[in-house]
Amino acid sequence: MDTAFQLDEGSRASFLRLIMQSFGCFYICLWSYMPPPSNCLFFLDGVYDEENQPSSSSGNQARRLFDEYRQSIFNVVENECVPGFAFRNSLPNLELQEIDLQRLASSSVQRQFYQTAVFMGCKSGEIELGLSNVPQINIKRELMRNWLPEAFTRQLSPHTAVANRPNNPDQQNPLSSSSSSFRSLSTMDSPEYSSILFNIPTTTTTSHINIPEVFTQPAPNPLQPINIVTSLEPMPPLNIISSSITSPHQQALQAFSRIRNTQFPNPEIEDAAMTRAILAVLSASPSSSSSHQPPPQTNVPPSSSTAHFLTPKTSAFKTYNSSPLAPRTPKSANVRKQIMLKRSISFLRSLNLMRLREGIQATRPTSSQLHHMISERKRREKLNESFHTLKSLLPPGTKKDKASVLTTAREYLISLRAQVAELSKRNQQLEARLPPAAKEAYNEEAAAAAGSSNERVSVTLTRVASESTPDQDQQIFDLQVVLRSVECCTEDMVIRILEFLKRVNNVSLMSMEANTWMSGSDSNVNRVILRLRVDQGTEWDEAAFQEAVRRVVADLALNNCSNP
Amino acid sequence: MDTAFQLDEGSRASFLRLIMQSFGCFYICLWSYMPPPSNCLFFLDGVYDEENQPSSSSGNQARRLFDEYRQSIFNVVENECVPGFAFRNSLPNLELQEIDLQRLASSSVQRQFYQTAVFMGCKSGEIELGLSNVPQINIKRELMRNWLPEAFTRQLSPHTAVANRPNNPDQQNPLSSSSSSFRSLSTMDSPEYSSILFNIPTTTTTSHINIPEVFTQPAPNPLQPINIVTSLEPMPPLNIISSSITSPHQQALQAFSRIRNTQFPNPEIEDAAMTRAILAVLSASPSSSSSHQPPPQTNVPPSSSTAHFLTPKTSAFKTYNSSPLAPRTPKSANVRKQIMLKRSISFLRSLNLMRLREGIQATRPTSSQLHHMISERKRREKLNESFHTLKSLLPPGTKKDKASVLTTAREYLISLRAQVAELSKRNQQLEARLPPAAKEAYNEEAAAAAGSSNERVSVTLTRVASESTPDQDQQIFDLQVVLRSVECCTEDMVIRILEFLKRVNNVSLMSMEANTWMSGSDSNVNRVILRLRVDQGTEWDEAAFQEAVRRVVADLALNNCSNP
DNA sequence: AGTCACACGTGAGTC
DNA sequence: TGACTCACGTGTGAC
Repeated sequence: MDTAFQLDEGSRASFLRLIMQSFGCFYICLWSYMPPPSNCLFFLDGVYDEENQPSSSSGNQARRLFDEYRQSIFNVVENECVPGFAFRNSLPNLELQEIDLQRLASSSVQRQFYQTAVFMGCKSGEIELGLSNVPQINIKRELMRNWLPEAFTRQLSPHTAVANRPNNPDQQNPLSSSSSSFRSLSTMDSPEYSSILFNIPTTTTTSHINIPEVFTQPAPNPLQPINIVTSLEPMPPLNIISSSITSPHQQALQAFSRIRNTQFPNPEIEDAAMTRAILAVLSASPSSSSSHQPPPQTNVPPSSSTAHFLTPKTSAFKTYNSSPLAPRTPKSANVRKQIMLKRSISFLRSLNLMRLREGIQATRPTSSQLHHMISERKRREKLNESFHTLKSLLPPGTKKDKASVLTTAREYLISLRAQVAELSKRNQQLEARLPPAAKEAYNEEAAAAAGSSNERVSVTLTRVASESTPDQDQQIFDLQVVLRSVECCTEDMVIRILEFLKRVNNVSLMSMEANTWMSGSDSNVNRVILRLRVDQGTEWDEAAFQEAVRRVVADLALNNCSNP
Repeated sequence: MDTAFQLDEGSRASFLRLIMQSFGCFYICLWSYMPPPSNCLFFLDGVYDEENQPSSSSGNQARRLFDEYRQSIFNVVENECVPGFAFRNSLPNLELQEIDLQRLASSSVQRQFYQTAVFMGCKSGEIELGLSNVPQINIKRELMRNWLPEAFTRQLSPHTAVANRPNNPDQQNPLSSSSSSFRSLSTMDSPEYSSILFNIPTTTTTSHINIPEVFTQPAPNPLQPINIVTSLEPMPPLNIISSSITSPHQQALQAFSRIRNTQFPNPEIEDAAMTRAILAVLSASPSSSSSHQPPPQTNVPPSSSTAHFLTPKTSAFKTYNSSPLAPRTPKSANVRKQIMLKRSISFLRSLNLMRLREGIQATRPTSSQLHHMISERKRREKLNESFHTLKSLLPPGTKKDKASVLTTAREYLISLRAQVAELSKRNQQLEARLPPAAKEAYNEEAAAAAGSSNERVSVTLTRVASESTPDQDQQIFDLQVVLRSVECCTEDMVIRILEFLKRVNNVSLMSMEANTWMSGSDSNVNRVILRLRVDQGTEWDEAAFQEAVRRVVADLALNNCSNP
């Protein structure tokens, strides 16, 4: 872990961010050890995840505490304090829960700030990973962000993957721009795909804390005066472990073979063991994948992703392959180890490529999932639009709640229909007694209103003067329905109307009459007059009621009496 | 990768499944090399993901092809064929796209079966990973399944994490049961939490192909007569690389320091470099995390997750720490390496623990997320209920589409309001010219006729003198039905009678009237008079007709208007 | 803290 | 096969 302290600022920032994303912690502190006479830990570097906070309200508070915390300096002489405990006792991985942290904290800032922390002591100092106590921290997004890094626009050849690429300063990855979360996209509409950019799994808005330049120099390691080799000259990988008894790869094999006879009855243990096995395989490669050195010309296989075909006859493998029983000369052992090394490197590289491929496949959802996504977004937008327009029609004061919109729309609709019914009935009643010339005028007017007109359905609703029921919440209506030029029988019409009336809650039938007569050539006219008592506890919409009846009868005429 | 060939069947199955899940491939084949005179590759083992198919329709077909493919035997002598190319040329990672696979295939089954494959050649044979060309393969689920393994119910101490645990056969993971997806939960309501079980992310139904027992033995490696060490005796980790110039950890440091001065202008390269760095750190541990050997008593720190405090004064670290400038004696170097080793191991273990922790946090949604889930479900259910009730109020024939419901509700509301406006206007106009008229001797005469009878149902059928229709085969009847002392509403009675009349063939309704009035205490009287035209072509039994009507009405009265 | 409401992306079904 | 709809689980903000 000391390497983290040796990196330059940019690399360390990236490294810390990667670590943070990998472990899901929301802050990292690099406490660097300053040798005597200071003999203390100071904040070398760190990252702080502002997004991944337990609660957004206290985010600023926590951030302020962190800023205060990171400016602290901790004496290493004190044995029982954090940070410093892991460093002093050389504990490479010390995880402390809140209760222990409270005990070991030396300042009130720490006590307010600490939740759960992992202290990794090393020679250069101590690395502190801050974990949140709140379990519903955004683990999933962390996972996705962790394992779905930026999309690779090109495939890595082994050379380019290992060597340092020249800078492409203008090639900015759009995904790396941090964006704040937003609630709705409905406001921004015109460019369809532009809004997508805001919704790609956002990288965390990690605020990298810059410290003064003098501190960015690698801190001298008090415990290890031998400096880290930073030369760029290549180091032959064959000599690394040439005189060791077993190569790391063989060790991996042995580690594997040690567990090969074990059955794993439990999925948990099985997975754990398999993870260990994978890690054993991984660890068989002694970090040569990061080597600067260009690979040997004839021995390193080409990139697997592009399927280059190296001339196989001249490879070392070919020679080895043709003499399987060759004695284990040092050269052969070297070649063997080199082969293993290459394989390990290649495995690592393939692992990397796989992950990158997965990342590509997940972040680039093939533009079909992207279409799906934006169409779904459009659909939601449309639906919300409809909701809003519907709510705008509702009486004011209704909650903009979606369910409330629906229910009040329902009630309002019912009330409107009741109003319609009431109004039309009252109309009819008024019309009925307007001329004292008896029923003739009644029918005439009805016929004139609807009969002579070419529409086949006429519904009139008139209110009856309710001297018999003087209470205000009950009123009497006459509903007249005329249906002409249809071979529909009267029974169906009456049944439909009555069934509709049953569905209307606050309307009850007092009396009715119906008749049928021939009119003209072959069309008969059905007329029904119903006297209704309307309970006006809720508002009663005559027009709505009349329209509903009209629809019922029209639907009946349209269906042509096809109901059983 | 040869280790995969050395595992026993159960471990290998788990290993292959893990590999498959990690890489998102949908099949894996282990092609084992059989030494001369056979000199060929045969199918040692493999897994095939039946779920993760590009299209479910062709899944069986692909599975059949795979079954045929895996029974093939491939000669290694041929240079340009797959599988075998990677093995022969010792290519540790050869990825071939479909076009190359088609060229290198030697059988038609392969040509039909191949999509994209990665061939990893090793001494024991070749490992083939089948990747799908279809990019919308379920990467996300693979990811989740990969990094969220079964929940660990207990924390791992360093000893238990390394050693093989005894079996717990009854500890089955409930999540491992596959379940088919379903569309709606609204139909199953009563046990709230029971339905949750059906919605847990399903594990893939990976079918492990069993092969005959004789094949499960590790194939002899023709290229490496020195067998893999399978002894269980511990190997002191300190001696592994004791005589090498640089330890793997130092190599990692060097690798790190080689890239420490490089700026990463591009996030892609940055991430790649950081991943390499992480892997370099990882690879610094020579696979000792899988070691059987119990750790040294005083040197290995305890598990980090439970924050045990080892007595730090007696640790080797303490000694080293107190003498920072100690000369680098061999013992000191050993200690240093041991320290590094321990740190690396601990780092690995912490990585493991982190992943497990993440897995726990994600698979156990803390029962708060569960509450959230079901409350959200309830909310959706309620909202859909409101949608349905709103649609039921809308004129029939509207689409049950959600957006259509909203829009037609809007239109209907608008039309209803227009009707209300129009009707009220007309009403005002009518009320302006209202004469003080009064009448309504509407139903006085009817009360006397049947009101005195004490039976609840009275049906009378009287023939009307048919001077208007003098033909013999049509006669006119008046059917009067009186239903009293029942809270049944008139609508139901009329509906029943009319539906009955519709069922009678030779009777058609000419006209009718109905009314209801109060009689006595709380029983109301419903009276219906229907004028019927009876076609007497067939025999017409007045008494039977009357009795049938009576039964219909009596049945209605008995059912007490319980029909909807 | 806890409840509620909403939007999001995604898998699946339907036409 | 593609366009469309829906339900689901989840993240997140507001009260």
